[in-house]
Order: sequence, then structure tokens, then C-alpha cells
Amino acid sequence: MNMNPSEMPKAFDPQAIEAGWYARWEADGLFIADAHSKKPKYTICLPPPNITGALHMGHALNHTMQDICARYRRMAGYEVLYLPGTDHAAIATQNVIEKQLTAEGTTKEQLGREAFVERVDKWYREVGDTIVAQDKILGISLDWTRLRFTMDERYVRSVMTAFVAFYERGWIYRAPRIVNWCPHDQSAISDLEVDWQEHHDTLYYIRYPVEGGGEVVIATVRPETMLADTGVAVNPTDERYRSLAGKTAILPLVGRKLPIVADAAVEKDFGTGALKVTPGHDSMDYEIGQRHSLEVINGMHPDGRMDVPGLPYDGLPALEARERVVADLKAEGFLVKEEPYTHEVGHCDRCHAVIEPLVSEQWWLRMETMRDKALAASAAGKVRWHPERYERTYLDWLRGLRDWNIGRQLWLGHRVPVYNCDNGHQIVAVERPNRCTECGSSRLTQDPDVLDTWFSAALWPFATLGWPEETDDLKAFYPNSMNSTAREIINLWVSRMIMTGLEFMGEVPFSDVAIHCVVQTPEGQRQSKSLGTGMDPRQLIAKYGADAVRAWAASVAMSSQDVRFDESRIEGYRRFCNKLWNATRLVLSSPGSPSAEARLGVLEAQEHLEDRWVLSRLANASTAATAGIEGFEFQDAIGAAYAFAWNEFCDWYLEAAKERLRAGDAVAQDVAYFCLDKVLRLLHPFMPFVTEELWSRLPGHPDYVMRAEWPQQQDKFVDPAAEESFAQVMRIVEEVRAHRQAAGAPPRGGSLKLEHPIDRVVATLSARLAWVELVDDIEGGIPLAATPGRVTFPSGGEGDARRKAELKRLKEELERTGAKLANPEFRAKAPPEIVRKLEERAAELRAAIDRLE
RNA sequence: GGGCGGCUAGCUCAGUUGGGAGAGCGCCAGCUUGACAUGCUGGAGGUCGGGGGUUCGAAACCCUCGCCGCCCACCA
Repeated sequence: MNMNPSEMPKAFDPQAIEAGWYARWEADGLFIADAHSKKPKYTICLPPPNITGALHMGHALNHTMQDICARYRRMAGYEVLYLPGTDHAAIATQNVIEKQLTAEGTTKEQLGREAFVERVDKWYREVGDTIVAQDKILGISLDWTRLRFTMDERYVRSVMTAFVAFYERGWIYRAPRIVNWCPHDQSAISDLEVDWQEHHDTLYYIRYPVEGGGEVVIATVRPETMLADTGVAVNPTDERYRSLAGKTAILPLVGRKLPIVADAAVEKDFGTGALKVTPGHDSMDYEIGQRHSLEVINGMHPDGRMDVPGLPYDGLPALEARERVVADLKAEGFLVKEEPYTHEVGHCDRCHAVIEPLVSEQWWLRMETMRDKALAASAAGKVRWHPERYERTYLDWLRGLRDWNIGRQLWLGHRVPVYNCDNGHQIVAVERPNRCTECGSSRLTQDPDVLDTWFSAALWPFATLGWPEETDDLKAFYPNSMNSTAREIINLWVSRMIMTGLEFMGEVPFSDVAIHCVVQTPEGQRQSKSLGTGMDPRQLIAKYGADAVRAWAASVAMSSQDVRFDESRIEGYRRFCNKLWNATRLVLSSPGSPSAEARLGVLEAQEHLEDRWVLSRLANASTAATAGIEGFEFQDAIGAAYAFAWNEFCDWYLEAAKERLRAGDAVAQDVAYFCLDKVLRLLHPFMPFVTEELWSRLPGHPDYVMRAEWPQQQDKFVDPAAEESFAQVMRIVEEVRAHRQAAGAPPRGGSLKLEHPIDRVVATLSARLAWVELVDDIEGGIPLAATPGRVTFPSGGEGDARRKAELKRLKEELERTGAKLANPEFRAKAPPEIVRKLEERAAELRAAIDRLE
């Protein structure tokens, strides 16, 4: 696998190096988890993407951060299971397919159920393949031997088992309730699937005559629903309507008698303070109706047309009915006034149709017990959230939790495992029974409803591992370790996994939840396919390579705010790959090869200043990178590795050690190889392809970097004295360079005299790096601020401008520092350590100013 | 109606116990320096959204105002 450095192309080419590695890792089984391993376990179940289309930037972010965790833990000695899967996403997929059918000029009804299901299966296969391919080019190290799909036979069995278990606990019941009805999908949806949008509508004031004389005026934005009114309500404390409660109003256009009730839910300040009660079409009205035993009238068909037999509006779509009702009210003198009104209207979050609240018979799941367990688990600190603030989002929602409408009236999804026999008995069972357990009848029909997609998703952390069977995987890999996702599904998904995990497995499903940010367009818009503002990660990968895209993802994923997409940042990471590439070329080009110790990464501390310094900085970077990954602060982790690799190892160490490397100096070679070896390991979780490629080119690396040990604490290399000395070198070199440019002198040449006392090693190294000759004495020259000394250049001016600017800067700083030190309160109250540091700084400044003057 | 987040260099963003304002990109200037021009070197650029407060000291903590965004919520 090793190659001569001369065979390494001069420039890093992501396409060329990324191609082969994934297949090799996979072929060698590097992603496959062993349930019988003795190592500690680390488990991530990939949040199953909806099978509705290709992966987008949010997925790229999420999968990258999970993959960083997975790859890091493998290197750190864990047995890692990173399990992939996809979600059938019943309502979303049905919508996608229906849209396609509409475009083809047909409907699912024309197609028929069987052909529809076939078409969906084909879609599942195609999109499933696309998603798998995308994760592979992104380098996501998923265990494909354990790929799951929520509609797989085994998974379906888990879902049925959960339903039956809930049913046996007495938590599942069927009841009529007001629900969010989507007239387009002709299904109920849960509160969380309702998308609220601002609408500019009209508020109509309508006169309702009162029996025995008088009237009450009522404001409504949905006059068509009055056809299903069964009461009028006022607030019991409302003086204006005190005499009305108990009387009866007459419903205009219909003539129905409406009891007038007093209910505290009525807002006195809104509209006229009187409310028409339509229990069949409004959730608050429904509750008022329940409290006062008002009749419930359903005035609408499931497709959104009015269902008011005997009235002229029967069969009209809601909006048309509204116009007709308003026109008739006006004609008959019932309409008092209209005014513009802005309010929020619920839409189906999948098909965007306006939601019609209506009463419907549905399957419900009681949540009290599970909610309480989840709250207790949080109180006991079982789940850590990153960032922490999202725990409150979750807890606030949990505390207000109501029963969950788990039934959907769709063609796609898990069928509710409830069977009715023709004698009216009901059987609830995981497997479809042959005959009724009560009467033996073989004439059974299954309930037509399917389950909410989130019902099956809620089981993901254990259903994927084989639950309810006590599989080896389940024993080894539950609970999972981390879950990361977008914040919009904290309540839809994360909270429900925690509840079902506690209920069925007795333990929270994961100890850490990381919520990543949202990537917006460069203009700050939301990325969306329908708006055409979405971005395909594959295009970016083609342009910059998967490593660059991943590194960028790591650097933004846990941002405290949503980020606007900035392509230049990805490009920056591609350049970083190129930098690593060329640093490797440089090291490989030195004659000879590293010692066995360096190859094994067991180098001992060194003598040369630059060697001691770079090893100390490497130890520092290792610690920071480790802490960053473990703390879900990936930006800090990659930042530390990046800064070390580029700004310390390349910019300073390799420059300092170049000549030794060229001369085949064994020690320099060992140190350089050692640093490269470690930095490739540190970067591997972020940039797996380029690190694997470069690792394979370093001598003594028969195995994958993916399987190399993560750099542990390297305290023996921490060397404060070397860091201090090298910092002095850097200050001197940078100052000399600045003078050189200000003086317009050529890039090399000149003389440097450094006064004693100065470390001989520091002086020599500084001179070498600054391309000046170290001399014992010089005429004139430019004084240095960094240390006592002077520098001259063979041609060009004296660089006086530069000196003056520096002097000004130093004096200003001294002034600020001096002012603080002169303040007796500062001296009295500030910690002595701070005072001492400031005094030292002031002394340094004074010395530097003296030298420059 | 509640709650949360953001407002730091021209742009995109870091800044974790309050104590010398940072990175990448862009910009200006100089370098075909034997790994890399996908590079190297030097440099310009910030009243840390406004105001008030706490403190010896605030980008950071408290109050308040202003925008931008998100989540939750049964006011027709």
C-alpha cells in the first residue's frame, strides 16, 4: 500500500482518493458490530430518514456528527454499533406518490389498492437505494448488515407487539373526539402534525334572535360552521349577558333552537363576548358542549364538503358554503358587520390542506403513566441534552401532554391489529387470528385504520435490535448511547422514544441527545425542496470532496444559532485536506525511514527545542479534540486538530525541522512521523478518506487508521518550558519579518544581534527561521520590541514606520495597564494573581518601549 | 398569549467559571523561498444591536428597548 512520495500527485484530488476506501472498509467488515465483544458498547441507531426522497443538508449534518462519534469510539476501544434504517413515513410518502399520480393524470383510487401498494414498494426500493448510496459517499460508517426498515416483517411484529402491550395495559381506547382532520388526506392527524399559518380573513358579526325577544350578536370567521351550531355561550361573569344565560337563541337560516349557556372559557373581550358553540367543528366548542351536554352535529363530509341534508348548502365545499351563507345572512338581515381579521389557521404539515376540526371515532393512547416515567427519568438526570436548553422544550411539552391519537385513515402504514368478528366480538393480537377467540367464527375483518408513523418510530432504539425477542443485539446494544436530530422532532420523536423505552425496556433509550442547528440558504431563507432552495449534499461532495463537506458539517452542526450556508467554508476545508496531503509529501520525501518506536506511536520525549515544542502542542491538541467530541462540541474538536496541523505543525515545526529532515536526521524524522501519525488519527473521525489515504502512505502502517488507537492523554510531552522558549522564537521571528517587509528588504538576508541573556538555542533558531545571520555586533539597526536586540537588512530603509507603529501600540497598552494598576481599588479587590500578571505585563511593555526608543 | 435563541471585522461564524477582542473567506501589499500559488509572509478593518445597572473590571451577569428567527398554545 505504501508508495514512493514521488508517486504522490502534487495536489490533493478528493475524487481520486475517496473512491476506493469505503468499499475496502466495508469488505473488511470494519463497520460490523460484534454483540459478543468484551469491549464496552457504544450504540447509535441512525434516525431513519423518511423514504420520501434523497438526503438533504440536515441529514448530512446529522449523519456526520453521529459518524464522528462512532468512528471516535471505535478508535477509543469501544464495540460500536451504528445501525442504519429508513422510515416508511406513511402520510408523507402517500403524499409524494399521490402527487406523482396527479401529474400522471390519475389517482390512487383509479389505480386501486393493490397497484398502489406495488408502486409504493417500488418507490421504497429506489429511494432506499439512493439514501444508502448517499451515506456511503459521505463515508458514514453504518453497519449495513443490520439495515432496518419500519415496514420489514420483523419490525412490523415489534409494532404490533407494542400495540397489544399498550392495549393490555388498558391504555388504548377508541372514542369519538374532535380531531385535526385533513380533508385532502382524509385522515386525522395529531396536534404536532398541524402547521399553523397566518391567514387574512374576515370576521363576521351575526345576529342570533333570542326567544322571547331580543338578540345576541356573535362574531365568527367560519360562518359556514354555524349550520352545525348547537348552542350559544357567554362568560358567566359578563354583566352584558347576565340575563341571557338559560334562554334559547334561534339559529338563523336553520331555525334550530340553541340553549344559551354560561362557560368560563368564553373570552369577554373577544368579538362581542358571545360565542356560537359548534361542538362538531371546533375543539374549544367541543369541550364547552361536553360540559353543558350540548348536541354534537357533524356538518361536514370527510372530504371537506358540507353535510347538511335539507339545506341549500348541502354538498358544497366549505369555502363556497361560506360565501352562500354570508350572502343569505346579508339578504335576510342577520349580518351586522364584517371586519378584516388576521389569525392562525391550521394546515396539514404534509399536504398543506387547511385542517378541519371535526368529530371522529379514533384510536387513542393514554400517556399519563409513560409521561410520568419520562419526567422522573429526567429528574434523575438519565438523559443529557446538548445544548442543555432543549431539555426544557421537551419537559414543557411533556407536562402538557394529552392522549395521543395514534390512528390514521391512510392507505399506507401499519394496520391496527384489531379484528372484529361477525358476531361483534373484538380480538386484539400480534398475529392475525384464524377465528374469533370468543365464538370461534372465522369471519373476521381487520380494523381499517393504520398507525401514526411516529408510533413505529417511537420504538426505534429497541425494535431495530429485535425486540420483543431477547436477541443478543438487544442485550448488548440497549440502551443506545446517543441520539442526534433536528429540533423540530424533539416532541414528535425523541420524547416518544424515551417514553416507550422506559415502558418496554425499563431504561431510557440513550443517555445523550444532541440537537443540531438548521442550515439556511445564504440569504437566510429556509431550505426547502418546494421553494427550490434546497441543496443536494452530493453536489458539494462532487465539488469539494466528502471530507471537506464533513469537516464543515462538524464545524457548524452544534452552532448555538442556525447558520447561513457559506460555501467558502467548505472550500477552506478542501484546502486543509490539500495542506495535509502536502505535509505528508514533505515528510515522506526525507531520506531514510522512521524508527520502529515512531511507527508504533510510542516516541519518547526529545532534546531539540522545536521537537519538544511540537510534541507538547500535539498533546494539547489531542486533549482538546477528545474533550470536544465527548462534549458534543465538534467545532472545538476539529478546530483544535486543524489549528495544530496547519498553524503549528506545518507553519512552524516543518519549517523549523525542514533542513534536518532533508539531511535525514533520524530524530526529526521520528518526530515528524509521530506528529503526522497522531494528527491523522485525530482527524480521522472528521475526514475519514484523506486520513486513511495518507495513513496508508506512511511507512509501517499495514492496518487502517480507522482501526488505529485514539491518541490518549500524552502528559509526558507537555513541556511548558519548551512552549515558553518557542513562543519567544515566534515573537522574534515575526517581528523581524514585519521589519523586513516594512523596510522593503529582500526575503532573505540581514543580520540579527540579540543581547544577553538569551537562550542560545532560541537565538539560533530565531535567526534561522527569520533568514538572518546571527552576529555578535552590528552598526545601528532596528531595535526589537520582543527581546533586547537589533536587526539590519542588506538593502532597503530602516523600517522606521513599522517601529513607530509598534511603539504607539505598546504605549497605548501600557497606558491602559498602568491606569488599572494605579487604581487602588483594583489592587485591593482584584485577585492577586491578576494583579501580578498585569504588573509583569507592564514591565514587559516598559522594557520593549525603552528598547524601541 | 407563553417560552427560547440570535444580534461580535465587509461576509459566515467562534469566544464554557467576568480580567490582554478571534478564525475562515474577502480586501491591501510583498513573495514562482526545493511540501503545498488549493501556498508563504506582512497588513488594514470591530463604540461586541441601543440604553441603564451590578463590579476594581462586562462581549460575557441583571433590567429595559429594538429588530431577526424558532418552538409551544383550544380566543371564536
